[in-house]
Amino acid sequence: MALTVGDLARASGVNPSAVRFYEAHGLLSAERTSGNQRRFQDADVCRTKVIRVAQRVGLSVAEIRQVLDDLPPDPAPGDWRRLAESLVAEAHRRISQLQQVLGEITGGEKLCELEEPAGLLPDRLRSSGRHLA
Amino acid sequence: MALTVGDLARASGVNPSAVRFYEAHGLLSAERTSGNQRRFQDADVCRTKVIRVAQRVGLSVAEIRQVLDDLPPDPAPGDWRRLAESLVAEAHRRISQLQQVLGEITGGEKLCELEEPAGLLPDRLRSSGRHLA
DNA sequence: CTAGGAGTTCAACATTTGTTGAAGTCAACC
DNA sequence: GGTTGACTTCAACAAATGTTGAACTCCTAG
Repeated sequence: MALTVGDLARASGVNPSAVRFYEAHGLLSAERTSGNQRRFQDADVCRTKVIRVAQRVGLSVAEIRQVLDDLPPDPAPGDWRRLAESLVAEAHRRISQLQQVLGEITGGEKLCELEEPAGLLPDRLRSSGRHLA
Repeated sequence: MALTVGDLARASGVNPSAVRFYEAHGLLSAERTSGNQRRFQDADVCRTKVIRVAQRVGLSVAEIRQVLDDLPPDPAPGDWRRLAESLVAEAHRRISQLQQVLGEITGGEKLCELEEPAGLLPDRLRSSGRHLA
């Protein structure tokens, strides 16, 4: 059963314009009717939901395209599973990065010297003895 | 000791154009010389580093402005500490969100039906019996 | 005092991720 | 076969986050 842009959009919770955008950027692909209208597959509903989840994980459209390019058209359950695992891995990577930032905030280096007596900035980084006039 | 745009940029590891951008958006503020050149304070080096860290946490410039607006000019160590704590809290929030996405990927709902025999899409979501001609 | 590097403003460009509107075409239902 | 809602393309706009360039001015060093 072929889905129109509107069908797919409704079923996956996005705007039709977003569906067209994803197709234009190679995240989705569609057959065309003789009158040039798009017809999607049922599996594209899943594909589209994956796109949205991947975006929430923090992937750009280009990155999502990469991971979806490994997905055969009409994928088997194992294909979806591998895709899910790769998203999980990516999410863990993003969490690690956030935890690293946490470390930088709370950690030893203090992000800044919290005191500011006299020479906060090493003089060699200063272009010269600027004043305010 | 007043810092020029270039001084501040070098000391905090950003581009001078970014410094001007941050000032234009209220994240930084500067005195002006009689010849209209910006002069920043030493504390602005810290401020700018905080901006970059906050961005890595995922805050937008508008959001960073909010948290920086609570910061007095020439802040005391306690002010920096409170700011750091609020960034830490925000980072934890982002981590939680990622973990929630993780739950959605691996969790019960399966994100999609992994089987696709016949009726993946409930018929009432389909606009009608579309074919491909 | 003057030269030259660094500063100024402003507009344009760049990228990402879409949305909106106009003008025109399709296709499902009666 | 008509009507009408949904589709098509294309261009323009939008917001965020800057960068780049032109044209011009400043200020520090010598």
